[in-house]
Amino acid sequence: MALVKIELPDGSLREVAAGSTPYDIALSIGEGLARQSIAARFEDRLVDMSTALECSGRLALITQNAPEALEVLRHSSAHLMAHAVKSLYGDDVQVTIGPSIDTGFYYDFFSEKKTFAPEDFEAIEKKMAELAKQDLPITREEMSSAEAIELFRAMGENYKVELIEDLGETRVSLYRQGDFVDLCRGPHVPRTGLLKVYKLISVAGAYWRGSEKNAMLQRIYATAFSDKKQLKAHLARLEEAKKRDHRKLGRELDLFSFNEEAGAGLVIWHPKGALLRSLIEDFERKEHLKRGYDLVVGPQILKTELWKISGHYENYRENMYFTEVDEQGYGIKPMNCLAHMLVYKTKIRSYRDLPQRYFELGMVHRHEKSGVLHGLMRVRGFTQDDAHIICRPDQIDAEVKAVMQFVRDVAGIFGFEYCMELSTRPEKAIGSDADWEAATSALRSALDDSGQAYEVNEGDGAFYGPKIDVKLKDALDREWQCATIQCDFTMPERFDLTYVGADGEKHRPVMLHRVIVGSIERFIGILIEHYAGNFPLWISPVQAVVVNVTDKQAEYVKKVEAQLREAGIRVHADLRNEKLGFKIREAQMNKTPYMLVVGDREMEEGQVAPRFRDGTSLDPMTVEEFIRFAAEEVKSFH
RNA sequence: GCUCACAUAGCUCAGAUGGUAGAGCACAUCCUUGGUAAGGAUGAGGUCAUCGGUUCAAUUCCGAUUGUGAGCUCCA
Repeated sequence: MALVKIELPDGSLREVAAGSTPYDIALSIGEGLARQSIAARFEDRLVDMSTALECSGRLALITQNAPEALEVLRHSSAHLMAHAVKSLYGDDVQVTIGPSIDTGFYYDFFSEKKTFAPEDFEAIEKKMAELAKQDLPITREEMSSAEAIELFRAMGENYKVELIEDLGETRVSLYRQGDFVDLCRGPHVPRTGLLKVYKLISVAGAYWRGSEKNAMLQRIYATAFSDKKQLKAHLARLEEAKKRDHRKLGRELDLFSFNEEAGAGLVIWHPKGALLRSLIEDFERKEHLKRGYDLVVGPQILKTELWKISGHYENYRENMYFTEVDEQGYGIKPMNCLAHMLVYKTKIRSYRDLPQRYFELGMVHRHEKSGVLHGLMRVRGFTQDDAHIICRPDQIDAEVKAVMQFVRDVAGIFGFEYCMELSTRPEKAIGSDADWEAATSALRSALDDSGQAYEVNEGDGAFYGPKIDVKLKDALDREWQCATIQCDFTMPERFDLTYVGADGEKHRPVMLHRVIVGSIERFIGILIEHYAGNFPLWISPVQAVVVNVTDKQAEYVKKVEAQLREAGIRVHADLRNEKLGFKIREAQMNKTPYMLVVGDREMEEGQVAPRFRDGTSLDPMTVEEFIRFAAEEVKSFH
């Protein structure tokens, strides 16, 4: 019998008969290990415990607690769920696919008769537990695609048939547990008994193969872990995320609202929210001026003809709002670039004048599909911190790097981690190869120099140029695009932007579209969740509330309020006829950074007694001392 | 836009097999002047999202619309 050499992670070598399985090897090490291992890694491939090893190689057993175990566990849990659904609803339901995802797994089902609802979860979970308890062996088998197609067709599993047909493989693998069989690459845990900790989360629609042209399937989201504690922690995280939800906090902190009669996706900013945004806008203007940008302002509507020249009418029409007055059509701007180019075109520009950096906090309107609207994160009217840098091709590199540094600075001030993506030339693209090459390498080198990891999305760029996207995460770990840098060769062409070069000839500049926080609305949504509503002092709409202990201090409190306001502190006095504890509680629930308590003692000494929103407090200090103290804190942020 | 679900007081939520509705918080008035997360009493508040249909009768059943949620697709 042929022998193969298996190298284990500790470097030891074992000679075993060819065709031995990871299970055999685990068993030879110890029964406990064999029982606890759910899969194995052979060379760089994940394999089943029952996979026959026919050649020499490195083998690592994956026990329940190994990092890779979770993916296998969840994938197997998806099968278990599909198994349960099939045995409960049988022929009414067809299975499709069910992968593991970051937070658990899902399985997509097709059914014309059965509509899944959360009320079904208990029954499905119960069935899953039953099937797990039977400890069914999960076995892999291979067969020719033709045989597999026949098998699934006989079962009425048309989606599986389609999958196999499209795979185009000669042989496919199937996994079987009891009377359930699924097309699958694997690997899987060896027995259903290993699947113990799972929970169904939600049900939602999803298109077959992700295309809106295809049938709508029913997706059941669920999660699975190797132990109950982790599941509990995961559910607790979801709870915490709910508490941080910017839609909930936005209402509780009285920042903004939406109104059914005003229209979906249109933000109504309340006094505190409007103050918060203007603080961020002030910050933005200051930071842009610091970095050599010029402030410009364009009109809210521009003639339809201009949108035809820009190509928006052709490519972006469905997302735009149009209006007509005096038989003249106008389009409400969905982007700010047009006016910026018109600023550029008012003069003849020399190569010495470049780059021109035009910055605008521009309010744009886009008719987003109704189903995508989501609090402040996805709205129909929003304000971009938008700039267009019109520069010579040889300046792209430096400009892109400066923008990246800008993004880094701002992310640092707010304490964000972020991830970046580079999107390259799509199939349908305009512009010369040399232009694309120059622009893409400029973006790439800026990314490389940033020292931060980034993903490359080949072919995902805009038709007019490549782009860098920066994504921030919300409380539920959903990623939202904020900053983006896009290279554009088209607009300068379409609008015939030129500059006079050193040679006296006209040349075509390049335009960089870029935003730093993206949309002020979205950014505030993310900020609310990031800080859980506890805004740092410098952007807190209300920085301090002065509370009196009894009516006796009312006059003094008003004086203190005036004094603080004079010093630029955003303050209000709470003189209501309520007990101190009541007012403290309310200020704390409003997440006010400082509560300044004033009783007879403070009044006599010309002091206030500061208390933080975390419940700790400082010794009483004079009003002047507090003003200095608060100013120091504000200054420390940026 | 698509699938499913939901819409009751400012907010969070009860409620009936079809006979026009409640709680807590918030709000108002009064009492209370109380030192760091809720003092007490009384009161006001709803065409049960909108429009249509079925019915003797609809907030409840059906349909459409609007809005919201989870997700898909798309995007800042």
